[in-house]
Amino acid sequence: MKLTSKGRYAVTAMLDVALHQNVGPVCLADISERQRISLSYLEQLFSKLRKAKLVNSVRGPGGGYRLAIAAVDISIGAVIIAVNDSVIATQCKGEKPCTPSGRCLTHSLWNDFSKKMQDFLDSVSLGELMANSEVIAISKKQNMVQGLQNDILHTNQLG
Amino acid sequence: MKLTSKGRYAVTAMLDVALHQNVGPVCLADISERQRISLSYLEQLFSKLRKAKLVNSVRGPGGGYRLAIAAVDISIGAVIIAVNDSVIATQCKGEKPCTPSGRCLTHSLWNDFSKKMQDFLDSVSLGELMANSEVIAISKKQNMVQGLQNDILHTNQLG
DNA sequence: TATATACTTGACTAATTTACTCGGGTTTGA
DNA sequence: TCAAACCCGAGTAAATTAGTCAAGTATATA
Ligand code: FES
Ligand code: FES
Repeated sequence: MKLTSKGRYAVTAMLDVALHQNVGPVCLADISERQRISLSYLEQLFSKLRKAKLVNSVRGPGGGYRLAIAAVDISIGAVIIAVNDSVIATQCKGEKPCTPSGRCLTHSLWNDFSKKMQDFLDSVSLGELMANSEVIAISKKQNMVQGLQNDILHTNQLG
Repeated sequence: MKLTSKGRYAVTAMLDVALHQNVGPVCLADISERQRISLSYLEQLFSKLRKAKLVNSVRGPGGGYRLAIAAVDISIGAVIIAVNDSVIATQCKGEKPCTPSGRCLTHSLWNDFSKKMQDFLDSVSLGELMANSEVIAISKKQNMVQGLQNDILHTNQLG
């Protein structure tokens, strides 16, 4: 299976949208700043998330992204699949068996394993994550940091 | 997490040893032929498996590898960790948090996920795999193919 | 003891995948 | 009209994985 930074970034970014969309569309620049993910990279990820109909975009100034459906209806698994295509751990990936004489010894093992992983990822929703106390605490902290940075920026601009 | 060919090969090879060690040590050349894994690569893998005390080696002609402990006591997880170091899915890998301000929003999610995966992999032993009907069938087939190939080789040598 | 078998080791390279950048768009609110 | 934001695809750099190679050592057996 592949669970890489790409999938992790996507989940983090989606969670950030979920946590901030109550005050309007969330723009990538803000996510980039709060979550320390490159803006260009976010663009790439959200392009896929939008095609997967997990977010809607609002163009123009004041625009950004909103979740396309309720946070409790978006599973982590769906987010990862949107950016990663698949989570299957067999070598043959459901295509032709990986040895000419047929399935390899461990095909069914990896198949079971893939299912378990998928089940877990499908069982956790963005909504649940939002309600997690650690997530709430970290998010608050991030908002404070961002607020401070904006203040400093503002002061500098005035000065 | 990383579940790549390396780990899959290692499990397949260990299973091959488990299935054939009843007639003496299993040499890498045979595993290579049966499982279609490069001999040099197997050497690399078994070097790690030996260091992890999952197999014992017997040098010299007629030598090869044996499981160091009973097949039912060797978990798939142990095999994968032996060749892959870890299966942890967090970005920080238990070291310093991945953002300067502390844990990222999704740290605990990936942590839970890693645990689940590890639990699954630890819950399956080589012994159980050996008893799996599909594995038995595939193994029989592989033995037949190998037998045939050896016959052809032998005939050629005589002729 | 000669020889072939088979493990042992470490360095090296090729291939693949991942992560990320860049340079141009287009849309739209103020 | 301007600037904020999304949109898109090509291209590249970095990292990881997979696999090779060469030069060993140990040992059973003839
Ligand atoms: S993993 Fe499916 S045949 Fe090998
Ligand atoms: S994954 Fe552990 S802090 Fe981000």
